[in-house]
Amino acid sequence: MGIAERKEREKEQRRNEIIDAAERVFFDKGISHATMDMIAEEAELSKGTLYLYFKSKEELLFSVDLRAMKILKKIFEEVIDPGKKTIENILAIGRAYVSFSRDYPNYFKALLYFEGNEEFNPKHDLYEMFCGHEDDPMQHFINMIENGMNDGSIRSDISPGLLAHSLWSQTTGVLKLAKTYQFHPDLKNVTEDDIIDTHIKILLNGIKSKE
Amino acid sequence: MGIAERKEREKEQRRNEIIDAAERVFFDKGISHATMDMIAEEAELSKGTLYLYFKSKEELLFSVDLRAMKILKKIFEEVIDPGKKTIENILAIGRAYVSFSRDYPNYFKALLYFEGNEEFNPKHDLYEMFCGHEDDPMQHFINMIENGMNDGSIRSDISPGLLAHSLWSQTTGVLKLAKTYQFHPDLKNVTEDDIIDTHIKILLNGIKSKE
DNA sequence: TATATTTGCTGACTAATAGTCATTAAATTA
DNA sequence: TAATTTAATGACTATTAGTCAGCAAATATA
Repeated sequence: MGIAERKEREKEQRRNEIIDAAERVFFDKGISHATMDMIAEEAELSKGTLYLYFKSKEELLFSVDLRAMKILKKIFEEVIDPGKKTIENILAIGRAYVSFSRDYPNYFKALLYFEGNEEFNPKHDLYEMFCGHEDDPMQHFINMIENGMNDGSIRSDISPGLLAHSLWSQTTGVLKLAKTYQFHPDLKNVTEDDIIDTHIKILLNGIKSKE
Repeated sequence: MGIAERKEREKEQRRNEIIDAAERVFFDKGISHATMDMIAEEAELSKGTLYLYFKSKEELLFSVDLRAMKILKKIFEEVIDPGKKTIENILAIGRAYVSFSRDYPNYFKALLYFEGNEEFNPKHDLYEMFCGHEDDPMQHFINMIENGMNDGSIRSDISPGLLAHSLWSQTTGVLKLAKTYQFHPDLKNVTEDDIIDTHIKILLNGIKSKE
């Protein structure tokens, strides 16, 4: 039965076309200003059709976020070098996250927007899909922290998952700062780079083990 | 002319009654689910009247945020003890921020919600009002960091404003983590306290000067 | 006191937009 | 060729932020 498979393929393709269109509209107009009508027009489909493929605008954004996670995960894989010292790999992952937020500002914003949703909590429909996802880049980071604990370069009085998530959240917080508060009166003459360098300086001393 | 003053007073009072009502509805129903009609009903006024006192729903939320900032600022003032070592005062401020997020979870959420807005950037109407506000609790924190640099207990290779904002953003990021991801699969058996203790452990080593 | 003016408030209205569903058209199967 | 299944449509509903012409009470003026 080749027809069933072809239809399956076409369905998948249409789905992706819709995500493509949604992405363009989200990125162009801003997520909150993007409307389902705009996305429908961009996809050259009627609005009703969008709802045959996605339950809601939020689920469409979620699909864009999955792409963002996939990209970030791939970047981590490229940057990790088993030949190097663990602490350097951890730094490399941190820097890669920073670069991601610059090279793909729209994807980064999409991630922030989704996680920032007031309703995003364990009861949320998409919470598990989001957290336990196979494309969650976090796993690489946790693994690397574990390595560092094993070879003694990272303090081991904190569980790897917890340490990884703490560092991640701290960094996300700072990247958000760098984006929104660059022009804060307290931060005259401070660049995005300064903010990030400071952040890394602080953390580096915080995670090394005392020898 | 006592009438003008009485009217002024009554206007201010009405304004506050509206903020009271908005707060109750925001906190009860969640900010995104709160509607202007609900707030009007709660305030026993018509919707049109709300718009005589506030330009938009967002400005109403902003007024709630100003209350949050005022509370937080006051807490900082209570907790700072000039008799103690600077580093202890800084820790005290950090802990006070954590306590605030627990004791006033709704005010904390309101702050996050407002800052998390996709449109919150230097071009935003309320940006300056928010950042440079006299009730911004940040100033106390910056002052304390400056003290620490002067007495040598805090590293002085980073400008006080930048260091303060970095620590603040990191902490906000972690508090958000603690609220949303307590049930993340990577964080089994990890409590909110664990997350926060970890955070403080990391930062403390990061900000001390090396002697 | 009677009239004019100003102030505060109202709620029906508009506009925008997420999401639905009865209907139609095309592809597939019998 | 007819019947059935699948894909897509777009007019419709419901919700909600924000507006505005008009009313009523308080205040000022004569």
